[in-house]
Amino acid sequence: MAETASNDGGSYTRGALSKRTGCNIETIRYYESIGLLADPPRTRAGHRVYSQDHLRRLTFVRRCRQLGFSLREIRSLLRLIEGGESACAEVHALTLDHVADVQRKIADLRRMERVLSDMAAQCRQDEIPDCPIIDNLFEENPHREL
Amino acid sequence: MAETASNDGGSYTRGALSKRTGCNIETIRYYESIGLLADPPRTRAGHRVYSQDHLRRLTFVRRCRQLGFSLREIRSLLRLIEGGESACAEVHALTLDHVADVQRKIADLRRMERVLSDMAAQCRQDEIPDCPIIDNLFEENPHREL
DNA sequence: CATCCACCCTGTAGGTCATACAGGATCAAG
DNA sequence: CTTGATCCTGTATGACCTACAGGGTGGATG
Repeated sequence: MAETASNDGGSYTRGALSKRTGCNIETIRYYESIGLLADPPRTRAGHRVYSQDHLRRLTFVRRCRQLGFSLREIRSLLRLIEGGESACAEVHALTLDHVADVQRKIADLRRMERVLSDMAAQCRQDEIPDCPIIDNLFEENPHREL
Repeated sequence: MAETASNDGGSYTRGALSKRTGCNIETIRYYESIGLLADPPRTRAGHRVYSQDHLRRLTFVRRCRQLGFSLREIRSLLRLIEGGESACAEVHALTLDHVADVQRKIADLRRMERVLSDMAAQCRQDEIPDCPIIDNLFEENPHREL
């Protein structure tokens, strides 16, 4: 049976799929349990046998996760892509939405970074009783921008 | 009894504390359950009565969360701060660690943004069967930088 | 004084996104 | 045949909350 070998047109065990995709082996089972990955056929003994299609789909899911798409978003993308008509415009729109999300996150983190760096810079690190970092953290609204 | 009023030296209900700190009312109970916020005394009827100290501490926790510290990190900070000796140097170090984390996250998100934007830019949004976004997402290692 | 509604209480379930482990079966190689 | 890797299932854990059901309480109002 196909194991770790590439075996084109082939079949894979869960472990092989995990290695090929870089997806954690337990996560594959998790994705199956939430219906993100189709239940594969089994051997008589109950072992899962994955096809090239499973590999393709899991690769897609994994790639999307790396790009920060949520599982919910990935579900939408898959629905669009598998809806026969290549729903390119909708995929484009979802991608742009996601870019906007990412940009918002970047902006938030930048603000956080600035505040934290300022705090650290004010600290003289000696054992004076009032540390500016600590004082700042105890203030209710120390920085309007957060 | 003190409710929403400022009542210095005072006591607060859970709702009042929630309003003062901006922390969700259920989250306060959650923080108590995980030992992040001390169990307050109760009225005969079992209602929680928070002191100025609780307010101070929850404000601190909330502020740290806004700055992206994890609950675990907040626990460390509180332990340091309450350890009598103002452990300013340690607090400074934890803050710098955290800044580094934040900077890593920013870098990751920037890469994501770039890849996503590139993908979107290549897409002509017509119904041609092969959409560059979709194709890209199906590739196993389309961008070495991710 | 009765009433009313906002608030409080508890316990528990849900949500996201996995990861880990126990206890056992199977498989392939030596 | 034995051994070690891999597979199976079900369940628990982790971070970090949020929400809801089903009930009790408190204080202002009439």
